[in-house]
Amino acid sequence: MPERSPTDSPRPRRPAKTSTSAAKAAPVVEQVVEQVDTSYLETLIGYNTRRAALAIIAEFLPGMAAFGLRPVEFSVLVLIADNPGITARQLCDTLDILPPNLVGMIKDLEKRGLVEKRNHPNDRRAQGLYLREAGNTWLQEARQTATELEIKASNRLSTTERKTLMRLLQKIYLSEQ
Amino acid sequence: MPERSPTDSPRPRRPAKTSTSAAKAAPVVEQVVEQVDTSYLETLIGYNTRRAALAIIAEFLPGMAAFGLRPVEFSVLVLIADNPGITARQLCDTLDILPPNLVGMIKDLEKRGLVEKRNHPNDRRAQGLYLREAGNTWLQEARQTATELEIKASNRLSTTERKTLMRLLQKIYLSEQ
DNA sequence: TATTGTTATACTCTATAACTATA
DNA sequence: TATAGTTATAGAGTATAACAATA
Repeated sequence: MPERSPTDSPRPRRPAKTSTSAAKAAPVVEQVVEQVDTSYLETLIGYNTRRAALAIIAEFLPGMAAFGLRPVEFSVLVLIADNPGITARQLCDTLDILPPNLVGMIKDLEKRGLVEKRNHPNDRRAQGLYLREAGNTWLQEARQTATELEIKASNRLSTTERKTLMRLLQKIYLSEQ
Repeated sequence: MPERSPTDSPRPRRPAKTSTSAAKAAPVVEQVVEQVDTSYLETLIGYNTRRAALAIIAEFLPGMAAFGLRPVEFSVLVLIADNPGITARQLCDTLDILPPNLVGMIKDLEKRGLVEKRNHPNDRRAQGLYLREAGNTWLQEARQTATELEIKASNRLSTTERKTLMRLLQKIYLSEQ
């Protein structure tokens, strides 16, 4: 992996004249920052998206702790509920998680009596995953709570804005095929 | 294939019996999922935001590897460049990272000749962080590359849509004070 | 030969406790 | 007493390699 550093760059550099503003350009003095300027970062989709994701997760984690579900476990349970017989492989492909990291999660959900494995009709290597009877109404409550937490985390957005936001986000991560 | 609305209750298409006799292999209980239904997850802002963030990072990582910068390091450098004299504490507050996890990063950036510490004018506990002369034009290139990668990662969005997206995301994570 | 699920393991990222020197 | 920066370390999250059973 080639690393570029300003000190070992093979190309000749322009003189390091970057003085756009006198306040920021003087390199020798000791300055105090009163208000942090984040204007550039706020022009980056990646920065904004990551910050928003962290803010929502910060709301999700304590709110869903009553169900003992973290975001990925919740997603896994929902997919199993909405897709009875889904395989581990399908879960991994859908949620972008690696098979070894799913094994422990499924084991835990089984141990909690929420999920069970059954034979796959066509493929004896695979196993179908199913939500157990007890998990159904319970997951329904969890969904309700999750949705409420989402709305709380985005309470400055109107319903229309929420839809717009999700449409635009999907344009990003669904454009990868 | 029947489409399920996210507000509908998730009903597995199986009778409410959990004990399956091996002798009577009912074909209803073992199912095959052809197409994974993610409709409920796609109604969640948290899910969409996290997936989009991962997609952009997946573009960012290899693209910025030439600069030896991962997302957080890039953000730190940008903030130091745009806020000469910023302290570690201010960086942590702004980027939501914990002080112990910043120490190693700053050390590395110093070792690479990109950043230097100077005494804080008012507070002898703190240290001001500054981009070294050589880092300026170099970081300018990095910014240019980062912006190009962003546009590439969101190439299905128009300029207007990008602005809308960022405005909506900021409404989420800036609404936390 | 390729794929599903699994184990073991390594690596990265994030979090906690405790210390020092200053305020 | 509180804060800035640091150290050490623990924990969570993510990654790779290799294997058995099956396709």
